[in-house]
Amino acid sequence: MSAWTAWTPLSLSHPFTEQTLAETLNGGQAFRWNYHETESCWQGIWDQYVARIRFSDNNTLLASYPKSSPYTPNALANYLRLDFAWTTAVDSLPWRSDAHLDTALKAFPGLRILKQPFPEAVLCFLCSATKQIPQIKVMCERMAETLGNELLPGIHALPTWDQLAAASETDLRSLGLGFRAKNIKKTADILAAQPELLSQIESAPYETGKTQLVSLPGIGEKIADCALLFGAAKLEAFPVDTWIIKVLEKRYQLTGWSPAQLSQFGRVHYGPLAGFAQQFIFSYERAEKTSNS
DNA sequence: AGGCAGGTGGCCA
DNA sequence: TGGCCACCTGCC
Repeated sequence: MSAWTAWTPLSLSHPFTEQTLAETLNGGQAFRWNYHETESCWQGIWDQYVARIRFSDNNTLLASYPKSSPYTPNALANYLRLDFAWTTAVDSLPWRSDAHLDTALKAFPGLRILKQPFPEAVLCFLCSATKQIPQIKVMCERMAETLGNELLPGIHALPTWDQLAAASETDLRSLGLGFRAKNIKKTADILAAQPELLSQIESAPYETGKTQLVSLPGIGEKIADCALLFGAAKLEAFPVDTWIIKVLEKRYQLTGWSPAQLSQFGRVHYGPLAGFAQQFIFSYERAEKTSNS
């Protein structure tokens, strides 16, 4: 008898394509989804949950859950933000006056921003400094295996910040975190001393939360914006990374602009859902590079 | 073999 | 503010 439930349909008012689902789950927002060739599905881990997702033949999205974890369907619906008005959000972006944005929106129909657990988003993006997605995933996987709770045989949650605080910097370095280990350890110690801090930041307005986040060791503007966008549903957060700098130079002729100026441009040009728009142009550029290499 | 990768913080003009 | 550099590690 299988430990997983039967495949059940997810109610999607704003459908994915197969490529967009892959981009959403494994395109640099989240680092804990893997495609299982044998099961032909995506398997992901967040909080204390595990779920599987795949398309059916008639192009509806199906999910399956461990039978031992009855609340997972609700948690997945929240994680994927099934209730959010994504179609309206896309329409509100300035695609009518921005041909490049229009192209990117059409290239990834259904792309959405996940609502990851905020503490996990902070941790994952602390690992992201000068690393590519596959390597960030390896770091997260090693932290989970070594320090996190085992949810199913061989499947581990990311460590909580308390669990991280209990580890030494040397322990963390041994997981291949490199210079990020020091930042993670120092941040873990601060968060252990202020147990309410992350939930306060998550529920604060964007600007307030960002100011508090960048005061933590190893968290600058970019990582703060990623954590707020992908872990706190602050869709106005506009991460300025090396990719976006290149995109804005190449597609908008903003050569020589500083990151602060580009951040300002993003907020003004794309509007209150600037981070949502950012994800489309980021994905578009990444896909183009992948297809060229 | 050496440079670079979804950055940050420190130091100096 | 703006530029430069060290910082771990692994992959091209």
